[in-house]
Amino acid sequence: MPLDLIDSDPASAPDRPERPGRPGRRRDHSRDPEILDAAIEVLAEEGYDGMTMEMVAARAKAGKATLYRRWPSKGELVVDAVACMKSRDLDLDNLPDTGTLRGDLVAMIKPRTLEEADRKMQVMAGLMSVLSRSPELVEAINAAIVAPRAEVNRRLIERAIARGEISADIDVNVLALVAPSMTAYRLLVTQRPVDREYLLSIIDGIVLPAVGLRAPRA
Amino acid sequence: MPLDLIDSDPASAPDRPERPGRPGRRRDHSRDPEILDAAIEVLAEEGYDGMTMEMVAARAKAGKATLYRRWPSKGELVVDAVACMKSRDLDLDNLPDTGTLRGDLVAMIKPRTLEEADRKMQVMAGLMSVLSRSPELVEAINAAIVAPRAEVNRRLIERAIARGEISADIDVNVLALVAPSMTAYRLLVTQRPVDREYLLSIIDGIVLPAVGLRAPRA
DNA sequence: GGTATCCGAAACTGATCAGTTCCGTATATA
DNA sequence: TATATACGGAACTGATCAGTTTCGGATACC
Repeated sequence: MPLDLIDSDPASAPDRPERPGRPGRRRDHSRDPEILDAAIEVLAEEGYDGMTMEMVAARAKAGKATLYRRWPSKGELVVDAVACMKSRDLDLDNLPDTGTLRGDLVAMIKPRTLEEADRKMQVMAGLMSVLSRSPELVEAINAAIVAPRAEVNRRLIERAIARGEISADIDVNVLALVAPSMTAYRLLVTQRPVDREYLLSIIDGIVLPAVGLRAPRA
Repeated sequence: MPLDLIDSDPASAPDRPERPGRPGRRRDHSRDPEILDAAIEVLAEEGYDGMTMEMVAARAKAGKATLYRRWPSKGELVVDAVACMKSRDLDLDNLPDTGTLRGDLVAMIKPRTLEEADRKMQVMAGLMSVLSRSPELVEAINAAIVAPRAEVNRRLIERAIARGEISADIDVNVLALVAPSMTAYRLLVTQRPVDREYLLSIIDGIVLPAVGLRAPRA
């Protein structure tokens, strides 16, 4: 089970420039996105150990040699793929603002978001057994999957505090993790779906009561 | 990545009889516990794919052939090992009874319990990528790891309701999952330790406020 | 058109590992 | 003491897969 994700080059940015011209010139990295997307797909379906470089190449309609021309090993391709999985479903600069904490939290429940969360959790599950051996993977996952979701909740809660809706005497850091933790647990551990109903039961059964608010009468 | 945990025999009980006499007689299964324990250890350290039958055999000071005399495949050995990992740290018939919900919850925080939970989460992480392909593994994990912990919380909460400490108008099923979910998330996803302090912040920051109780002034 | 470059495909190497077979030995019963 | 059984160890097979090499074809530039 070799992993050697040493990746000793701290200057390697996870962000890649968009394709400059249309076709290739010099070092052409224009096909990187397709390959990284393919890697994420295979990762979600098969897990790290089940993923083979041939699967990724086939899915991206590329040759295996092409993968190795860009990434020195399977491990580094995976780290890169995860790092480039940045949230397209969450936009921190464009959060809902309904005037109430419950309204904001409920407004975050969108099919698109649920779907993205599910996909990310699949990827996470596939990488779980490898995490303890790869700090850079932990970091990549944290930045791409974990942190954004907690940050959304933190902002919504802080806004509710700022407008005086809820007490400032609240452990925001822990509270912001309730929903992400419980959805991850449900998806990963108990293998049951996270749907609107489950999220509402977390919001109305835990989060709102914990800050002294009540759900509207049904 | 073959798994074929078909295990089509529904009569195979996960409980094995204790060694009947001291040494072997006829079918001698007296070494099964050592082998299963070894499997759990390797599983926790290496994960399902990283675990080899040779590792398990070596750890149990057994021959690889001996493993295959007892279990038809790696997959079935693992299911059996998980099923036999029954909680020795949690005793549902002997729960703390301090008179308050907070007292009971805090009394559950014991070094022995924390350690066991950590070990079980390591095993869980190692099996995560395989879960989606093995319903019997999901079932075994659920019975051995997931259900007992939620059941403890459920009983403590229901007792608090029965004695009138908290309102009966509470979503017990969801509330009982808060602590297990958040500890699993912290251990598995963010790779940070679950210590007494973190558990107290869950109890005092989420669970108690959610049922309308306050933590004692520090 | 000529040339240089990157591409995908495919064959190849070496290592690892699930599962099998065989063998010499230890032990318990009789 | 003789016999039967299960043991641990070691050698073996077959499949899979990371990573490498080669090659013929496409495309961009001059």
